[in-house]
Amino acid sequence: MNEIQSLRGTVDILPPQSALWNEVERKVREHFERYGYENIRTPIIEQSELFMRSIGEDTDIVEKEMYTFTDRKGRSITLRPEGTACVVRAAMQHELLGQKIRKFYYMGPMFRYERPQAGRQRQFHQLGVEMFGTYSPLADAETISMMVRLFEMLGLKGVSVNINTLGDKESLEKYRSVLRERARANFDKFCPDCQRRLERNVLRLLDCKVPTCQEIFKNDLPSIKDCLSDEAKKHYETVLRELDAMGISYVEKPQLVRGLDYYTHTIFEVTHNSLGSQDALGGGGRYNDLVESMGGAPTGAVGFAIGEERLMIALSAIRGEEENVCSTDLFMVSMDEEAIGENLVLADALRTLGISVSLLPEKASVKSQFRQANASQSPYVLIRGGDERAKGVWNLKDMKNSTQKEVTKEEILAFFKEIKK
RNA sequence: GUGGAUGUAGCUCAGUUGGUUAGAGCGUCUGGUUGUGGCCCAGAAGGCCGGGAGUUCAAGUCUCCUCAUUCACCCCA
Repeated sequence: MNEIQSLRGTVDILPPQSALWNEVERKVREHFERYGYENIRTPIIEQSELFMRSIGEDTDIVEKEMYTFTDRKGRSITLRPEGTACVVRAAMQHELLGQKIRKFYYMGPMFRYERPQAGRQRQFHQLGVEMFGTYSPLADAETISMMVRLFEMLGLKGVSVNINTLGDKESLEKYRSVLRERARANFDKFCPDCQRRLERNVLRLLDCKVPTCQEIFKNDLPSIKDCLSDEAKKHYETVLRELDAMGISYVEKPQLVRGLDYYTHTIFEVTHNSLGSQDALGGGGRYNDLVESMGGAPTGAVGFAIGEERLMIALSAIRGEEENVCSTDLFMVSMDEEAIGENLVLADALRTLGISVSLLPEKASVKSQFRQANASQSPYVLIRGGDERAKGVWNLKDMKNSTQKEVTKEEILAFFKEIKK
């Protein structure tokens, strides 16, 4: 066993798993770009203050989950725990938010100091999007549909969409105080967690899993809907109507809340049943006040993030592991020392044509070379040795039918050029 | 941060009431007569039994600590 190992809650993504990651990321990029989103890449480290101000000082993320350290000049630096705050910061810094609607997507590692668990790591990866410059409920609907279609495009079945609204800032503040007031009356009946939540983050009462708490919520506590302004109500209804029109099924969850403070109006979450207790594949919503609270002009915005590890778990559950092996087009066998150099020259020419070629740069037995060719799943093998050198040819073996014939260099190049098409 | 389960070969796991030199399957490597893969056969490599302390004549096995993995809570993606 190695003395130095990866840190707790971090993992190495190895072949053949990494091939699945590449494939998913490629498809996701194409998907986002189909909706007019542009890639943005922000630093992994930021000033700590960015997250404290955007995510909220009272959230668990900021309170106890951030990787924060001071650098050599004594500045407080934090490894990003999520992407939205970073994108907002970058967009504001470079004056990208003006009259026009701007849409960005990102993918990369995020960091939160938590106890690892199924679908939860300290370094994890997110695929995220952010749209700035509109308050339209149709943008919410488009964003949700983009997320749902992404899972469909990847062949992932069995996802469910949960949706709720928090209303605008005024609706939400009103709801919070009403909720707190009514909950205090029932204080003794709540579980200890909820008693703590009541003062810290009263919305969290709603999604408590303890049955007795849910009972109280159902019977004695007001719903957010009772506090929505007419405008907020209309916004939400328009989102739902548009989703219906697109044929996207969803479940309204009045008790759905999110752990980041910046959300307003529509919030949503996609879950999958293969994930165990951390069943959220991704989530997001509208955050109309964030840009302004960070010192920018009022800017409507909506976005989501998908947990890449969880996506992989869900995808692996529905497809076989074996599909991920990476194969080469051609394997080259060298019978003697001289042939290695000759093969390398030919391989070089073939690779220029876009053919993937494997060969061993050291002398090895023919048997072991063929064993390796087999393992690499190459459909063809080229053999070079004394016999071939005398005739100025290579032997081309079709591994599937075990047939073999002598071919010249020109024929080889032509043959693989044809295959490439 | 809290609670439960689990740490033996690269992987999946055996290992008796503590008792000689720690095992299997898969994988890897090398062979099975001149230069041909898969299947088959033979052989080899590969282990500080997670780490440390203790009990004992004797610890993979018992006790404690620690680290890690894992599941759940919390929270979130």
